[in-house]
Amino acid sequence: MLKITRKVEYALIALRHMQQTPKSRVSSSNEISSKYGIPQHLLAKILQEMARENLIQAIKGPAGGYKIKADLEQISLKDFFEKLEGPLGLMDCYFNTDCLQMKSCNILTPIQRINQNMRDMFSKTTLMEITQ
Amino acid sequence: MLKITRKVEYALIALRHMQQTPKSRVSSSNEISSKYGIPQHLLAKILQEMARENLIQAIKGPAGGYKIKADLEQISLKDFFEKLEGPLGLMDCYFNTDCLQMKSCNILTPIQRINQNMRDMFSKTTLMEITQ
DNA sequence: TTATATACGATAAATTTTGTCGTATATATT
DNA sequence: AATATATACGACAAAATTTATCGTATATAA
Repeated sequence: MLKITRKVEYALIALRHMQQTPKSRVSSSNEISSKYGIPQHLLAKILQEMARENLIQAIKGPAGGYKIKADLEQISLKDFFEKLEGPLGLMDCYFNTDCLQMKSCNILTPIQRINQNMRDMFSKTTLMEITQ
Repeated sequence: MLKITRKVEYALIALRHMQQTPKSRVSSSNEISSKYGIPQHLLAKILQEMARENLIQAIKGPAGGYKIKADLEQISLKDFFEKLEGPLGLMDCYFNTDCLQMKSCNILTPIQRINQNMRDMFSKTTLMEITQ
């Protein structure tokens, strides 16, 4: 409960790795996966997704790889999580209004308050703070 | 990702239900499960666990049920979550030190900072605030 | 032309969550 | 004392989600 996924974990590790390599160099999925013990194909897909989201830039071909593209100071952890995992909420009913128990549910309002607290918390932290 | 479980959700619903019934009355698992559309056996087990944790008191026999036992103002959401789901952390390595990648992991420190923020947040909210 | 790296959909394995079942025990009511 | 109702609890099964693998296509530097 209340765990981040390995997907997000691997994405953060990769991001920090890129952040720590000179701007002139690129990092390949192979380089990162072997250094941190991450399944290569899995990491590759995650990097591709981050590239689609314009967080990183892909360079194809031999000696290719990825480098950071976005300004990590401008992206909150909440935005990052939502780019990779979709809407961020303690319960699905925060976004999805098709819960059959909606009418009888007696904790909807309080939970949404907590939910908002959590979202605020992750909104206040930037990706840069994690990866620098 | 970052969701509470149905187990916790059901526990909160039950707790609020009891909070809203007169102190002289008890609430049976059957009463609560039918009112909110919760699988009865599942709810029963959750109520039993809450009773073991001294959050509620069980009264056996016909016309039995449960009533609130603990002072909900004194119990944080973090404590509540940990009573039902065990240690609260974004990643297992917050508690578990047997991760093989521990040495090479480059996000351990930043994640633990965020982790602490999350725990603080749930420590500041009491069960009463959810159920009242 | 070749070797290396990204792109991406399909599928499988593993794990976690969610729900069910059977049986035992306690107790108020009759 | 018998009965009906409710809690107690372990074992097991189903479902959902997460994690990982595979195959094939495409781009490009050397």
